[in-house]
Amino acid sequence: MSSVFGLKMENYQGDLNDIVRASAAPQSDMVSWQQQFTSESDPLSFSSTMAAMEDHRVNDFGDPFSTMRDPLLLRELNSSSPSYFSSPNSTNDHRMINMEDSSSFFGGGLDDMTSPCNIFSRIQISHGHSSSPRLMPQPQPPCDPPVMAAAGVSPRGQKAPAVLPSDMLNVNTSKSCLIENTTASVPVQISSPRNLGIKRRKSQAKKVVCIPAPAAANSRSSGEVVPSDLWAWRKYGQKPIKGSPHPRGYYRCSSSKGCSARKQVERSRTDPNMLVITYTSEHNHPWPTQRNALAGSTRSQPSKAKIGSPSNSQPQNTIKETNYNNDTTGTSVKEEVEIEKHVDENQTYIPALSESQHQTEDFFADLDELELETDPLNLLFKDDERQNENKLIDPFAALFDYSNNASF
DNA sequence: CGACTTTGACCAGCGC
DNA sequence: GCGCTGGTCAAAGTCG
Repeated sequence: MSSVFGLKMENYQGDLNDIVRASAAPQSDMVSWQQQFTSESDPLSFSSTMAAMEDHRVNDFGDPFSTMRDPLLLRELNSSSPSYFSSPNSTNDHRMINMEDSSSFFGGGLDDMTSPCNIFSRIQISHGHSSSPRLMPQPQPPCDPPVMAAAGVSPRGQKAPAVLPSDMLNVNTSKSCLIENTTASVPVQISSPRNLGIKRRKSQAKKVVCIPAPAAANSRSSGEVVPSDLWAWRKYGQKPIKGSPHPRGYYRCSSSKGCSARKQVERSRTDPNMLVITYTSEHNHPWPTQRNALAGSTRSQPSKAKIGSPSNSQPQNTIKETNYNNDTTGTSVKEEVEIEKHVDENQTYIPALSESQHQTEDFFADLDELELETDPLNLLFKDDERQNENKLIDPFAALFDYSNNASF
């Protein structure tokens, strides 16, 4: 058994759409979100995260990210504060994951950098400018329709393939929290004519993260606030996307004026329970302090009944997203983060949610106590003085690097 | 008052 | 060239 947690930062010039289109062919493998954040050796608790997500689910299309924690960040946070999100015995006791396909999924490209117990060992990062970019997974066989069906993924979406980028994390979070491996993936070497489009933000890094749509955790009714990361995001637009019943929300970083960091949040066309987050551009400022990050992001739930609004973004609980890239040099490299996981269908069981959201708040309190001066990641990885500059700046990179140097 | 969301309008790229 | 589409802008309204 080998967990597959793939994060790919691929040098490409496409956008999310391109990614999706590129993946139109084969359905990507459905992977376990849970597993993404829980490795066998990682007791970390995915549970609390899932709890938040579950809560979110109350709001069908509410902006999950305004209240949910960034999975990647979570991972990081967990790394630094293993106990925070974790509930003792949490995942390990409940998880049932079969990762048989991992090898094929990555075409062996990751094996050399992995360790059995380290989910990060499966993380794959490819920088176009990297001297030794990791190879993408080789083309995978088409998904198995039956499996797909079993996974609750509609076969539709041919025109607008609801398929997530093959190398993106595909998670099917059914009510029962069963996650299935639905297909093989095709290496997504995003390449689209649109890449050249000016408005397509070429030359901007892009990172795509697919995660299970959080339940309306912080459902307005609950008014709960679940910080997701230290970044503050402000919604500046929403558009219905052709071929998708779900609108796409546009967010920009509000942690710092002038920050060009943006992200798009939309639900997977194939699986409404899946959320696709596309990060574009980069933060041009240091990781905000806890309080700064929370500033303007802790609005209590609006009294106005936006509940149920398809696009109701969740202003309050502003998203705290992962600082995925702090490169301010304007890299011309587009990146996409892909999280991949393979699990055997019906083999993954998401543990009962155990942690309350207040825990999250505690978490930030903890962070504060930790006196994170700027970038928590620096703290997380401060031990590794050898990290290259980029990694220090880029949580993902740092994270990955860290993963390779630590066992969970 | 500041920060936020909402939402229609505008603009630019792309395909036909 | 036109229409479609996606990304962004900005006014209006909400909230603390």
